Amino acid sequence: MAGTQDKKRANLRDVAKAAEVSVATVSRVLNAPDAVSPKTRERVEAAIRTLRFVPSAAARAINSGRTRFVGALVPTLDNAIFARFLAALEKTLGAHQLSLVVATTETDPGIEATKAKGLIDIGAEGLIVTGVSHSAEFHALIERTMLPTISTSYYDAASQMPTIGYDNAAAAQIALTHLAELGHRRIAVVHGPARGNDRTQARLSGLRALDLGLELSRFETEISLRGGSAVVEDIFADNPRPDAILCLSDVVALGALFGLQGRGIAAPNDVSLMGIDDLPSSAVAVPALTTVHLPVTRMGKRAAEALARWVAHQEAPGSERLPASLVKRASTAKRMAPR
Amino acid sequence: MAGTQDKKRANLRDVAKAAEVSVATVSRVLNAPDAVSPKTRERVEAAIRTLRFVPSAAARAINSGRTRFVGALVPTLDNAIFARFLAALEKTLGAHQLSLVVATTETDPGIEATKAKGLIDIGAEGLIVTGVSHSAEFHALIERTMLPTISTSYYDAASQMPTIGYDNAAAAQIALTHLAELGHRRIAVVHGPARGNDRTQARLSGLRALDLGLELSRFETEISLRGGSAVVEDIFADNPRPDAILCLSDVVALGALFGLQGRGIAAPNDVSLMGIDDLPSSAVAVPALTTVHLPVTRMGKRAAEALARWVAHQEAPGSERLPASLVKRASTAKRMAPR
DNA sequence: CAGGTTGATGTAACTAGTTACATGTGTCAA
DNA sequence: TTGACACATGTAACTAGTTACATCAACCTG
Repeated sequence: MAGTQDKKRANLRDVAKAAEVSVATVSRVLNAPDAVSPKTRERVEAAIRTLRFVPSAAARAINSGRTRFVGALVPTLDNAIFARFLAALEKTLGAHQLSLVVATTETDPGIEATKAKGLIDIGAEGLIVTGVSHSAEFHALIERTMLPTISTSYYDAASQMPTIGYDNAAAAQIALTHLAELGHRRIAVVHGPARGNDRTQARLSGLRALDLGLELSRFETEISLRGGSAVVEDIFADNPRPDAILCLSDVVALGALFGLQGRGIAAPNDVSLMGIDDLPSSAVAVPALTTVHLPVTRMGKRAAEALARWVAHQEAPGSERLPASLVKRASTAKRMAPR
Repeated sequence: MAGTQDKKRANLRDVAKAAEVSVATVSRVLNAPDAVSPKTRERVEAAIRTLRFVPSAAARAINSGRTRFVGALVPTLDNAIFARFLAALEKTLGAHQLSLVVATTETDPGIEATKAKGLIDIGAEGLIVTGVSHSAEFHALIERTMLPTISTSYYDAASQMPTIGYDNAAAAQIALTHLAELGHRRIAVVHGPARGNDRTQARLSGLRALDLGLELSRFETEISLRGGSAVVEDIFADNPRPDAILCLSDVVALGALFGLQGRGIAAPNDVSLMGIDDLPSSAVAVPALTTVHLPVTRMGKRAAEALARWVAHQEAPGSERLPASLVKRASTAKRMAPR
């Protein structure tokens, strides 16, 4: 009933008409206000306001060839390690005027490929993925579209895609070596599902490759506090009691700590316990958790910088290995009890 | 040196030329393959492959008027409550063919407004924000662009924006009532920075509004495990020892649990401890944490559905209040020690 | 006062798709 | 045999911006 206006979104031409100028002038008011005389500028700005004109991002993107966002594919948001990684990504990308679209894969290569397709369909300028092994469709997709894509959490100089991550095998070895040096011989290794997870696989094969004369037993569980807590029961079921528990991720180690507390088993007096990741919670837990620090925040920063440079200047980055280091805290100690 | 091709990305016209068909036919192969004869279709598909043609998302968006992504503004990714919320959002939006762009605000209204602007600039079809109070610029931006925007984590039927969340005051009252019923009188209330955080403010005023004849003392700390752990020292510094500690978020409560453990104070025997949120970790902790369940996953789902409907069919949703409920676990108990 | 420069603005051709409408061919029934 | 219709395809006009180039007036310099 308002008589005039409404209908739908105003465009540049509508504004130009209302302000009695050309479309070029309106565009200038938006992108180079100094090139327009104050009088005209004001008239155009008034028209913009009254028409509630909002420039179309798509129309801009079509001209610039840039959508100003990239996608990240991570297994889950429920593990703090990925949440922290995304936080770092988002922060650094923001400094390069890039936004971050988040997609979770649930560690399913099929879902990963589907979501990657979706990200490309909406115009992602680049992708950040977790790990180096993916489905054939995924690899074909990246190859076909030549989309800038960086693998993370896994360093592999031989990969076609640039990788920015750590040496997972070495990280696991650091942990195991620490336990061995403390005199532990019988060690329970707790890990998440290895299938489809190259990081876990690399950590496990790192352990296998290290011959320290230890007696390792493996326990697979869900990567969550609950999974870590529940696995304690299995570990202490019938098997000979281990000297130490090595969890291949900190969430699981934290869960295991709770599991031990629930059964009245004390770390490190009864068993040493350690993880890999170094989450903030690990430092706060009681006892504070010995772990291997993986620089996720740094990784997010480096990956974001590399991708930003890649999409802006077509400079494909090289792979980068980030250091993993032992963080000794209170949950591990020298073996005291006699065998 | 390859002689032909290269230079830059192929477009529809290039493909049409190569396949010796019109642009319309190429477009049909992409969007309605059945409308094209198999022979022609194959020819076009071959051209698409050899030219590595990838349709421009921007050009599509300009025609459809849809970019197929929305933005979410959350304070941080470091608190599991928001990570879980985003996970639910992403999942449900995905079912509606919408992607999720994540932006963190660090609880700073200025950053929030800037990032909201950024999301609009790249073409977000809608926004999901945390809380109802925002900067003037933010409100002006939403008003001006008329962008579908939903507030979450805070139910307020009177808000201009639709809100999908819980009654924060009531949630805090549920917690306090529980502690009162257990016979606790002296209660330490631990909360994050209230400034700029309407959820915290609402919870605090909920507590103030409830007159149960209790003796409340307030402690402000950082919303993190570290913050929760550190605040324990303040609580037990000079003040009379409290009967119970009520943390207005579970991360802080978890941190406080560690803080207590570190000082050899047992929950619930020495003090009852409870939180609000109901994170997965709260159920696994030892003792398991009594808390008030806030349905974040449900909230994410409902917000995503409402926004998806809004952007697709211009149906603005109404506000929705989600129930908060007490979850009694092991960290709270009847006051035993005589006063 | 002619000629050059600067500044402000407009025209129209781009960017890369979609799609309404027109056209042409082939099949089938009357 | 011819009209009716389906099917396949093409033409050109859309979508909403940016921008190279042209134009014109005003100002300054020689």
